[in-house]
Amino acid sequence: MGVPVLSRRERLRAETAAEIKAVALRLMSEGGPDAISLRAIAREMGMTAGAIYGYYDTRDTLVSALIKDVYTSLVDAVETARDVLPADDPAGRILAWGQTLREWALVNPEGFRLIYGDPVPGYQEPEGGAAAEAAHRACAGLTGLVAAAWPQAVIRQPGEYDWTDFDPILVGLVREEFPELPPAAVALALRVWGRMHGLVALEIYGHLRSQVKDPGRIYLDELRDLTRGLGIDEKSTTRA
Amino acid sequence: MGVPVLSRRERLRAETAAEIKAVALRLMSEGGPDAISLRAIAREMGMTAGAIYGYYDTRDTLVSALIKDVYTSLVDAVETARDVLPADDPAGRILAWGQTLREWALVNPEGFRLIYGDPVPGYQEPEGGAAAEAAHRACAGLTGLVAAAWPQAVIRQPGEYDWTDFDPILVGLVREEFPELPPAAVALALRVWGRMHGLVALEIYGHLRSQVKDPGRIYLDELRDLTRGLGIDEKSTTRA
DNA sequence: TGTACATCAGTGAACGCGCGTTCACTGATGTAC
DNA sequence: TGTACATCAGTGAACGCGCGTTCACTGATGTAC
Repeated sequence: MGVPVLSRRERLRAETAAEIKAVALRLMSEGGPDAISLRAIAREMGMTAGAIYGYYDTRDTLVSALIKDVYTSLVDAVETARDVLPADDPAGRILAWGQTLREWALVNPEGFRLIYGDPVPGYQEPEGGAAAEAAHRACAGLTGLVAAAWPQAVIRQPGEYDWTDFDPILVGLVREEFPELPPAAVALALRVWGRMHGLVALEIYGHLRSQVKDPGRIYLDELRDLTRGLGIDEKSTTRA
Repeated sequence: MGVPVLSRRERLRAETAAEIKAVALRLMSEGGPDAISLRAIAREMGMTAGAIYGYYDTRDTLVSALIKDVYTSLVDAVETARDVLPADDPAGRILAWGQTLREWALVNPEGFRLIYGDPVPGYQEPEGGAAAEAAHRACAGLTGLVAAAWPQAVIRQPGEYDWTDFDPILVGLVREEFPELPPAAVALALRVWGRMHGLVALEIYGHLRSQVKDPGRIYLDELRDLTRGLGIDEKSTTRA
């Protein structure tokens, strides 16, 4: 079927474009986001800085591509972990999602910083945000987790919400998959996002470890309390 | 009493040192953390870059001083807001703390990034962390808020905790003020910190506003649910 | 009140650095006849 | 199978930039007699 037939030249081009991103990610994971410089990448690849302009119009284009890649890999990871558990184990699925988020962040701290932290020095976010698509996927995924618990959720939403309160694209994703769900469930999903993000961000940026020896236990407590608040119990498939 | 008598020279010195920090903060709030450069500060003050070395040994020394100042101003703000409400209104105090954290961050987004985000490019954290003292104060403050609710808290801690699980300095601060409190309360305080930090960080870094129109409502819902989980009710003194 | 000296804040020029980006070019790879 | 031409990936040198940091110095402010 539509498998694109690439000429030798096109194949090499695509490979080089991919290698540039790969090298950029490696440099970033070694030296922090500052290390993403066209000159450093070129040096690492044994080419000239100017040559990169054959693949990316500008440094910001490259950074946007990196953000997209990294964010996608994060969302892939948490969704995969969620899907290991059956749909009738909503607590297990939330735990898996949350734990995988933290584990991914610990393995890819610079990636986490790239997505959620200060943009690379001098980086200007393009329109719509390089991360918008992946972020919508993540929110929709969390909404799905909340949906499974919605009928019995204790923590519900004090506030009133309307579909127009949310981004249309996100609303589209959610309503397509969960037609019955009220808008307040999306608000709750964002709160769940906040709970996971908060402790992980504090840990990655070094603010938790100076207060507590094992931030992972605090985080696990938080996830457990979350499933409690959602009124769902864990099945036997627990993760320590 | 111990009012230090400064000579004219010493007074001018202290004023200049303070002005350097003030200018640095203003530049940062206008142009992001990258804008903190000795040359830019000197330019702004009508002096030479080299002159700053008469006041700070190195750029990192200056940045550390800034982090300390900014973090202290944040903790001052939330503590002041908390103390407006009486001790017998623990829910109001938590709401005040949380709301003030968010409001401070919205007014000082670059300050928030400086404290919690990526360090300024090239910045190396000194031993103990420039922010350690303020962070301990913040944690101790949150523990105080949790302490007021501890007896009736629903969300307690699933896990077992020991005093040795936490930083000794933090433990000292807490046990001095709340001798009765078990170590698990500190773990809960850290979770509370995470809940507040999560949504505020997502909002400041622009991840929430692309999903929801009014992140403040989500945040307020989260704070309200927090007081519910702590088993404390709001008195009449609510803040919208 | 006046002079001689010490202190010290700030100057200005220089150092070496790495950066993003541009551009005329070379030389290998691919295509058409 | 061989030749003539087009494509195009990558070169290397240059541009102008702002940065942190050093250092010999100037000139005003303060101090001691």
